[in-house]
Amino acid sequence: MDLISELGPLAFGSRLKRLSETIMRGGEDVYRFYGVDFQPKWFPIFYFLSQKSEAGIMEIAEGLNVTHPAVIQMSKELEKKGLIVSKKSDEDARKRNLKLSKKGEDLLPTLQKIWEEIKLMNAEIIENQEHNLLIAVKEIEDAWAAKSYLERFKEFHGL
Amino acid sequence: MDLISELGPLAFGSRLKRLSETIMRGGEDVYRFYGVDFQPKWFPIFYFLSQKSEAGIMEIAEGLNVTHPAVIQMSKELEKKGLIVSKKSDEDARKRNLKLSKKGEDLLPTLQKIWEEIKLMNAEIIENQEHNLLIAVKEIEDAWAAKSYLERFKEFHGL
DNA sequence: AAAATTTGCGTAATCACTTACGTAATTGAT
DNA sequence: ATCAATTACGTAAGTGATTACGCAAATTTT
Repeated sequence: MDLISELGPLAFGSRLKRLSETIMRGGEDVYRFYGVDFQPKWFPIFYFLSQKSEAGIMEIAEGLNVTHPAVIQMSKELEKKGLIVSKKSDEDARKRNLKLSKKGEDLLPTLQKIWEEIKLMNAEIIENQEHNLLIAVKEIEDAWAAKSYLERFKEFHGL
Repeated sequence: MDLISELGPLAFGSRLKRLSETIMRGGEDVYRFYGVDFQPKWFPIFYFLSQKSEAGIMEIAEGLNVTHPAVIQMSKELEKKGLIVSKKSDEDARKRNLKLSKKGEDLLPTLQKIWEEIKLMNAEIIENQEHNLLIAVKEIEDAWAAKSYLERFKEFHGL
């Protein structure tokens, strides 16, 4: 009995979460293989800062499409690891800007090499997909944004 | 800058989680619309029990492909709601079997009607997908099961 | 220029899982 | 028949996100 195919994405959450965690763990192995002390979960913020050089919490949150508390939590870890630093903005007293530390900058080239390779691996996996996960998710998101269950229901029943 | 398309599923977790939560909320609306006191997160266990009539914790966990503590936690809620009951197995003193309560059985036909409609809606969404999410996820899972990043790496570098 | 609104950040609590660990019952090996 | 291994379940703590709330600074309205 396959619940998923019977009832679609309703029971889908944990499965997707697990998949992403499996892949994360795979990422860890790669960093370890290269002897680099870096965790996949740090990637989004770290990468964002490597592109932007300096950014406030909200800017990062929006860029990564996560909530700002999520950014604060992750950035705390990165700061503890000494990979990023933060300082109050001069122009806006509400803002706290994050940027890569010296240590972070030094690590960057190595990380970039690794990311490049991971990107290749991803491309290989994705290109071999008959149904592209990225596109599929986007399609579902869009379908949902356009019309919720309830709206579909009401339509269906002429309400 | 799109992190996802650049680096694939590595930064994918929260996006998928959010999608599944959005859909869950959509499910809530439907139950509410029908005036039924039922939550989407209860569905997997409840549905499983409606098919199996009686099952131990581990059996459910394996059937749903989640860990047994997850089953225990969710089933506690269902038990509190009076929708399922549990009792020690006669044959095996370690086992605690779960099954639908009278109240649960009574609710079942109504739920089944709702599920049937949800299934239709899902089918509509999924059939309109160019890239099928379910298949896409399965493909990625399989690709991963077959070969991890690290194995791909080593292969790539002839190690 | 005062008042109202918006923005940026921080903290706390929650969520639905997980891993890690422990215990008791059963099964299997010798 | 005993001892070791496995199985079933339970609890505790951790995870990486979320929502809800609050506050102070900046911006906009009037």
